[in-house]
Amino acid sequence: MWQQFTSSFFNKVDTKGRVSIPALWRKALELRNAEGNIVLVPGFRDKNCVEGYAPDEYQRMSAAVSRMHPSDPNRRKLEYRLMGRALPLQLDDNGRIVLPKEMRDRFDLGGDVAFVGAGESFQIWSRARYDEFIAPLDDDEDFDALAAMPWDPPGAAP
Amino acid sequence: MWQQFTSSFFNKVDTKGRVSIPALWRKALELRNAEGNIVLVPGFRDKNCVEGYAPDEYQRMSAAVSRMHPSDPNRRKLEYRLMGRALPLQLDDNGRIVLPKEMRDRFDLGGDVAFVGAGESFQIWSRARYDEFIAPLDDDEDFDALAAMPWDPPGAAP
DNA sequence: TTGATGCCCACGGAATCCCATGCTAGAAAA
DNA sequence: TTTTCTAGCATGGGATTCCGTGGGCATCAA
Repeated sequence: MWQQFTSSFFNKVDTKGRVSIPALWRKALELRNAEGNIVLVPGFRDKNCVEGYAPDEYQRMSAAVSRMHPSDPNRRKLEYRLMGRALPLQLDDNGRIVLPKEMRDRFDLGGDVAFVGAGESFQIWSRARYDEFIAPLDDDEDFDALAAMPWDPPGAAP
Repeated sequence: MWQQFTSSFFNKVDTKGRVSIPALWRKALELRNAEGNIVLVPGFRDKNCVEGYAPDEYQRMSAAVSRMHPSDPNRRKLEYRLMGRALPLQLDDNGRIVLPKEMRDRFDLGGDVAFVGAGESFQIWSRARYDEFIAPLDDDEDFDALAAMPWDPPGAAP
């Protein structure tokens, strides 16, 4: 559970494109891989933000793609979007990464950015865009997605 | 994972036909084979670009072809396209390779080219052709390929 | 000669490393 | 309770290394 990415953080990107990865998540990353490795994938599942994965989770996904038959046209598409854009990075000894310039431009990641936990992955948003995005979700909506949640009653077998 | 070819890079082919292999991938190649060997196959899976493989991966593929029955007509075709056109190269000590002239002409590989990671392999495109090719994939609204991805829930057996 | 190929060195800009500085929260002391 | 101290964290700046790129020579073939 502490291996998961939870909570939200708002950090700053400096002029060189550096940002601190939230300390809580650095601990999560350490539990998953000793070296401070991390994989960023821009706009994979959500096209308005950059997604971050621990190496093991990224490998799970890319392995799934690699299992598809080479002639499958969907494999090709997934390769371009997942492998073709994935950026393996490692934290410096201050716990920071540098966001490449193209990524900063495309997702408006200068100044304030939001780190949003999503369990097995996390997202990096432009602060402004995130606020805009999250407001309607917070405002009353009769959250019917809850009904779609798979439900194992407490105490059931793992 | 550091053995994989991820991300994209845009380098220049000079007047002699030389290009730098992205430094990140040189490290991946070193992890797979000590000497800086690499195999280029023009238009194998995708006819608009040159594909690059680490020697071990290339051998995996050619071994698969060799296992086909000699009378299988597809075997002959695969032999022509995979073995018959493969070009084993090795990096110079600046990390560059020389693209043969026929390849440059056929795939328009002069000036700006794109190196696109595809996990076990990578592709070399003319920059212009790649931009043209990738745009519609980016604009693809609800990325249906994602639905086609095989999915093992986290925690499932490897 | 002409042109292709391989090898070496040189340069500029960008990425990376290393050290410094506030800030804050929580512990320790009064 | 209030005050002080301290350790961890986010952030900034300077210095250094790395990497992509271009050019110069030799060597060899046509």
